[in-house]
Amino acid sequence: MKHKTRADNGRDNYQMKAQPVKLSESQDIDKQIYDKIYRAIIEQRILPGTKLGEKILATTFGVNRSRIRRVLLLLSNRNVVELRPNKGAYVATPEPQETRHVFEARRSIESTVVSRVVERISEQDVHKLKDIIKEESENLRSGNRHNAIRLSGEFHLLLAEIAGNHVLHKFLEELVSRTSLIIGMYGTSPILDNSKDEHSEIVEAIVSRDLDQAIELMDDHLHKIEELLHLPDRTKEKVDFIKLFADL
Amino acid sequence: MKHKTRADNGRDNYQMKAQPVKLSESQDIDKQIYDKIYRAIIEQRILPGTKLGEKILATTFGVNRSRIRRVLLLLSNRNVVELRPNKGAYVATPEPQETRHVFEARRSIESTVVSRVVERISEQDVHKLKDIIKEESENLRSGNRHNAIRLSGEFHLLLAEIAGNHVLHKFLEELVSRTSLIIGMYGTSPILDNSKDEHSEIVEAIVSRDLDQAIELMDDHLHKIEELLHLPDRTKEKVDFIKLFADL
DNA sequence: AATGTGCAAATAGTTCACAATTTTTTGCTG
DNA sequence: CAGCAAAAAATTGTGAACTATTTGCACATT
Repeated sequence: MKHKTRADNGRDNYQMKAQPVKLSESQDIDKQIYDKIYRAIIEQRILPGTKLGEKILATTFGVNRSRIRRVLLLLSNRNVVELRPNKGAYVATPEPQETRHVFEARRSIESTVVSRVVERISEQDVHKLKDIIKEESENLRSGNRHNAIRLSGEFHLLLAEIAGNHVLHKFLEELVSRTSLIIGMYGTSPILDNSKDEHSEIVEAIVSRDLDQAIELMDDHLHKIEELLHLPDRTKEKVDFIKLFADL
Repeated sequence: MKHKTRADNGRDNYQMKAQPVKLSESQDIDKQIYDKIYRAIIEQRILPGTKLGEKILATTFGVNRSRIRRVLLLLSNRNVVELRPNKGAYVATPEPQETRHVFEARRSIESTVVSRVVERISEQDVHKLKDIIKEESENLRSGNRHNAIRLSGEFHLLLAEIAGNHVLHKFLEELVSRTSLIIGMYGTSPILDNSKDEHSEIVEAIVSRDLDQAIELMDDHLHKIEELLHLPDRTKEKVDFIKLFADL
């Protein structure tokens, strides 16, 4: 496979986390709450479909209900939470259909990410990647599933950070969290076990500057996860009449 | 160039706009206001940096201020609007730096989009694409810049719709709108003129099922736009010391 | 037993007044 | 009249009260 190099030269000295955007104090509180709920969801401490009542959240975080509403609105805007009008907020329950789209998008974005990473990666970056993989397998061994899930996502996000493209990083953030939800709903046990080894192989290919190999490994990795999902058989599915006749 | 075909077989019968998610009435109002502001911005009727006061917007749309706040929050979440704490909402002013990231992301996503389009495109789709291109050149000829800008974006979004991947479509929506802002700030006149011809060529390549050619044309098209931008030379820029030392 | 009805409680959604902050205006001084 | 400070006005941000909708439950009906 050939890879374009045009305009790939101008490696800017932009550092991913160089400019910590100054937040007002209240925005900061919002972000903290957002992150806590977000993490709880992607670590699968709260399962897909769970209702996120406004009042209970408001009291647990010791804030006003309107703050919670704002956070839930943003979470729904990122497809982590589903907002049903007059019913409340629920942890998103991705449709099987959605899976293909999410994974196709991931392959598209992550192959670009890998290209940039091969160009830009530093010694220090390699260490960080290996640290995550190590933590991943440790948590897996000790049976700490929550952390293992989060770390396997963070591996991919760290790659995007190394790639140095904010936009791709933000998109991937959304895709990784949706993947967590998908795995939470349709995942099978081997997914996490395989991941750590496949992550290692990807890093090796990157370190040896073998772009084609790195891209292919990443592609295979994402394909394998998708294939290991146990998507429900639509023919055996119960028909949801309400949805079916909603707009007929 | 070789192109993977694995897992590309399972063409689902999912139609992009098949399930219009039922919105409650108030969500509907929100969406209308959102779209109006959004359109005004990407059509460059409101220029980057313009303040979007809550009160004035509330009165113009005849709604409560809180509704406007909610809409502005969502617009800021999509990088169309910048929310400065205690200062208000402003039409986003993309940094030159951001440009590279946006275009790289577009190339990444749109090459995948083109792949899928080549596989899935129908007669009817071709007509729709050609219609947009025709409208594009008509509006360009008659000097209606606002419409031309919008249509040149809609060409790309229609491709993503044909590709049938919701996720990629939504991402591209954000990227197209950010591109509009970038062109609004740093654009030069030939950009729009070139676009319509390049769009035609892309469609031709797609129709003749020449994937490699189609991808290359799309890639070149996006590269050309990026190159035609007049990004300010940062070394000649005046330093804004006040901003620079604001939090040091 | 299954379905229907009405009421009460719970929850989501909206509104509005007030607090906090920024911006503009005013008035003073050298 | 430039520069500054205080006052006034305007704007954003917050929270609590109010309204609307949904849900749960008891009881009635077939």
